[in-house]
Amino acid sequence: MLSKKTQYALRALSFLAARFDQGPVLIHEIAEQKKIPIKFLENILLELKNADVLDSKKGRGGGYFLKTAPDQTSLAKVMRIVEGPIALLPCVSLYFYQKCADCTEEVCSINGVFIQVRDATLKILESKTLEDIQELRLEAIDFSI
Amino acid sequence: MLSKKTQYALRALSFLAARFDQGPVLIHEIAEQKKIPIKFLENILLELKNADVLDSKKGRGGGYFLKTAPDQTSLAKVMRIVEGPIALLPCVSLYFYQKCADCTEEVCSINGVFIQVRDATLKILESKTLEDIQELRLEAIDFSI
DNA sequence: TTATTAGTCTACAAATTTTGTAGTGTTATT
DNA sequence: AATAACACTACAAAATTTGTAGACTAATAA
Repeated sequence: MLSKKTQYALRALSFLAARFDQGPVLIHEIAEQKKIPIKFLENILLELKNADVLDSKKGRGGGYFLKTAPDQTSLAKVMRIVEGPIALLPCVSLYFYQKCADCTEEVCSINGVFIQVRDATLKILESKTLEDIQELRLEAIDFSI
Repeated sequence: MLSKKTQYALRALSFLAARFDQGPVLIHEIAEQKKIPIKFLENILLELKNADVLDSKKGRGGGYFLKTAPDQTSLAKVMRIVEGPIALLPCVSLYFYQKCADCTEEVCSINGVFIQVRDATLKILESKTLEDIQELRLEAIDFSI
């Protein structure tokens, strides 16, 4: 399961994606709208900024905003930043590889399946972007058509 | 990432699968061969027994063994027993469903992707069984052919 | 240039989960 | 009976996650 931190990050990004190109959004506003503890959210947004997903502006009129268009950031990238590895086993991770502690088998009989799971998962998460999880804003839809 | 507990469970089952139909195996032997803390392993095996994956025999000549043939137990089943949910979000889990805490969206824009990830993962884990992760025993292969 | 606004950064604390241990009980075999 | 081996409960240590505090820096506007 994804940690709360990652869930918070996805919600915040979903919100910011819907406001792309509309100027900076206050941390305060995101926290309130998405019911995320504000100080926790501060840390998360900062981490995403340091990883080049977000950008920010200080002072009056400041806030956070997507650094690039929503379709330019994959969900895989976001998850690696806030959650860490996507693979289910360390010995099968592409970005966070670690030799299995105490692996006693000469040829691992377990990792094959988890390579398949990893690839199936990545196929989706690498192709889906913030655009795909963008908050739907009903007030932005013209029902008069 | 899978917890150590789940990794231990998979290793133990991989070992027991290779010994299916050869009588009970001592906890002690599994622990030693697979380098798993024995008391921790006891708890794991017991849990798998209570979930009908394993069976056991007490007293001299006793031990643990698979309750059914290796190809009868899917990895999804094992993971649900020892790890819990396979889905990445509670609101998308089939067996451990929970309403997302503080979900503020009328229509969730996030869960769609994670339903796809869940289905792709399950397609693999439901079809793969203990037979597929069975330990390869080199000494059991006849190289003279 | 000073007051105010809003993000930055470090450190810590509380809560929860994971990992591992101890010890006693129960059942089967010899 | 004695012994072997799993069963079960409870607890403890360690690690991780979640959340908070507070001082600092940069940008804006009066």
